[in-house]
Amino acid sequence: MRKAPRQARSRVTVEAIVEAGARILSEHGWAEFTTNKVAEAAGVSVGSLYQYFPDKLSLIEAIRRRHLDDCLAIMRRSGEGQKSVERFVDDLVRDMFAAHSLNPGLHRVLLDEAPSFDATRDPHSAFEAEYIGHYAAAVEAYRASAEGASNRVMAMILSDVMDGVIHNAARRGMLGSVELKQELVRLLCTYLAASDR
Amino acid sequence: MRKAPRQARSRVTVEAIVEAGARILSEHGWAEFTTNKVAEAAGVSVGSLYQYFPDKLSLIEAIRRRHLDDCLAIMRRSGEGQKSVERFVDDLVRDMFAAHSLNPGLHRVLLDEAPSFDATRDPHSAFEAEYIGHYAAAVEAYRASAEGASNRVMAMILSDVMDGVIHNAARRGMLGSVELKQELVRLLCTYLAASDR
Amino acid sequence: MRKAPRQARSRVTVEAIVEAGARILSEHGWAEFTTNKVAEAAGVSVGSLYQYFPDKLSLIEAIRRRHLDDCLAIMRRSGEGQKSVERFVDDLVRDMFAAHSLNPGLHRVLLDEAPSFDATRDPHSAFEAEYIGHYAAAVEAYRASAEGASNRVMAMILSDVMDGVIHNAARRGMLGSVELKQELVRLLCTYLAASDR
Amino acid sequence: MRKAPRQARSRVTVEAIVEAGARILSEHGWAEFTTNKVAEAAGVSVGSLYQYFPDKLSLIEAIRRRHLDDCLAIMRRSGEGQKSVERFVDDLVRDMFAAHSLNPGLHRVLLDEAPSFDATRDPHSAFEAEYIGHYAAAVEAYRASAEGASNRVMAMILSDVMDGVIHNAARRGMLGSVELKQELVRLLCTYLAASDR
DNA sequence: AATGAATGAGACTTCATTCAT
DNA sequence: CATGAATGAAGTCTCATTCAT
Repeated sequence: MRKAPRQARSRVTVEAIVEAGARILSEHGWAEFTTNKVAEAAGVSVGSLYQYFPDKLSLIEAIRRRHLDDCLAIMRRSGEGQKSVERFVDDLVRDMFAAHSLNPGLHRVLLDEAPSFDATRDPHSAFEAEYIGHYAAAVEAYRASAEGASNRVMAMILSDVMDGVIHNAARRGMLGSVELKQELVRLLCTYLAASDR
Repeated sequence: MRKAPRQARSRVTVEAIVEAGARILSEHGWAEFTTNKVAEAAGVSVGSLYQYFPDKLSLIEAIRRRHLDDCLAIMRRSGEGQKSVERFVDDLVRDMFAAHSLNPGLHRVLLDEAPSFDATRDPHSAFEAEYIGHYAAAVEAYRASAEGASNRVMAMILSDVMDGVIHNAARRGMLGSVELKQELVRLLCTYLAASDR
Repeated sequence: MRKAPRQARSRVTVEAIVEAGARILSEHGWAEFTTNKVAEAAGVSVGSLYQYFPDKLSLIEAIRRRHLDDCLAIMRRSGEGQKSVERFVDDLVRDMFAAHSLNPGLHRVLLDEAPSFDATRDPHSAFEAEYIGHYAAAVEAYRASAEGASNRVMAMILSDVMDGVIHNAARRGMLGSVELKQELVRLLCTYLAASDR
Repeated sequence: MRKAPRQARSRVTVEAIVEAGARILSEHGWAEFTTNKVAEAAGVSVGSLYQYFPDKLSLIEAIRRRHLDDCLAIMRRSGEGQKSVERFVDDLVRDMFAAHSLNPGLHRVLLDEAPSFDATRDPHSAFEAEYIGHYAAAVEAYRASAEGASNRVMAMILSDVMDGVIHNAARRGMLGSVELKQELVRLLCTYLAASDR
């Protein structure tokens, strides 16, 4: 961001812009995400938008950061406390599906369509590291067998499975399907708890 | 396509255009996929591109169709013959990783970034139906337990898992990782072969 | 128009664009009427043109509307007051020739060359109706004989005669010819005042 | 034309091209009149079109020349023989309306839309000269009064009146209206026969 | 001669960004 | 600080014309 908002009024403006941007991205996709439209939707002038964001990219980054922070919060919460595998997986799936049900399109657009200068999407970004880290911790805590790959690779697989199922469920309008969620839970539990064969 | 190429020369041109388009899409993403750049990369003029494709969208469709046909061919081949679960899963993972190793970014861009007029991305498209159908046949053949979801939902999950893992492996440059592939194989076998608990 | 100009500055811009468009149309015809050339002639950028006119067609409509409004104003004025036939016809011919002398080619281009979305050129448009209406009122007031066609058909003929003579006079560069104007007056008076034969 | 067609086959080809061009111009207007479409409609390749016409303009000129020759033929015929004013005017109006009823759009497009390098539309062209000449001869033969303008100006007015009424009748779909034709005849007779007042 | 594939200048239009008010 | 008018590079697409086969 070009300028940190000092006054309360500015903070409200910035918030309105980010909010409007997220809504447009979610509802109309990357193609309609133009600085002029975002400004109009936020009820401010383009000039004001450029007061706080030096260019379009920095605005996406702000929106992306906010969204990914929400996702990380879910991950953090899911790892808290002592739970059984079943309980852990069940909570995680429920919360992730819920998080993506709010703005089904946003996640996909942010991760796949929107370009990115900084390395949020970089495999070595802080976000990715923490994200995979949470899964790795769960693997550490719950894996039943020494067989198979390293904790880190298992964590990646888990992350990718979650991502793939949610992503495609959103595409099919199946984010609300109980059967799908239950089956995903079963898959994850089976995988984590698999004893040696 | 606007016009079927009659002479040998034009068939070469069309092929060059589709090929160049796929390469740009894969290496530089949707943002750089401009009709002028594709034409230049193909070594022809924009005019030639528009001789065969009425607009930009129809060019993507052609590229997409070619890629998805390749994927379907793999699926079809993988289901042939009598194999053990392990053999089936192993072949499938190997072929799918191989198919995506040629143009690692193409799949993602085609499925997520590039807009689409026709319904290739529609959950009810013929492509999706056949694709899921192949997985459903495998489930039918190999599932070890009656527990869990319907064949159709299991097929979706399998498809989404494969998609998610490959998609993210491409992003991380890990399409060549043997450990990852082995672990994916283990996950899929475990899932399919899971006996009642 | 896409956007109503709020500030004084923008009203000037819009005016300059319409003015430049009319001049190009009149002097160089439809073929040279490109958005870039109009913008340049108006001393603004293409972007500004598209800020106020959603597309090329809407710009022509604006130019057309302005021109036709001028014509209608002349018709309205000519019908006012109590005059002799001679006086009425004389005034009308003088004013019409004068109106077309500013941009001699404009009328022709607008009516014949330039495409039209809305129905300005529709035989049943409001413009046509009012235009013919004025002539019909004049026929009503001045026709000397019951012989001949209905008032409405006479009005059409009068309108077409005026149109044809001015159109071709513009083409021949004869809009200033006194002899031509006098002769047209004579024709119209003779026609209106013709007693039974 | 680039090349005079020597063989019979060539003459047929040229004729087909001119014919197809006239049809497209009449039915679809100037905007659809592209060399590729004309060639296709004529059943030949673009290359063949350019064999006989060096460029697009020369093709229009050929079409225009053919159409104007038809018009002149009507004028010539109408002036033949000894007739009363009424008979002369009646024949002329009938034939002119008939000539324009075949391809109502062609005349307008050729005279107003289509650009022209050579001076067919030039006020001093041979066509214009002969055209006005025919009217001047009629004025010479039939004018009843010395009052009014020169024969030449009267001829212009007559020509313009005919042009204006037919042009607008075509636009209104009234080329078949008997009332309109009768009224035009009445106007022209009145004008020519007007005795001193 | 004929064919039709290929060319590329140029037209229309969008949108990120700047700057006078 | 805010506004919104203005800018212009860049993208999509068309079509007159050429030329290898």
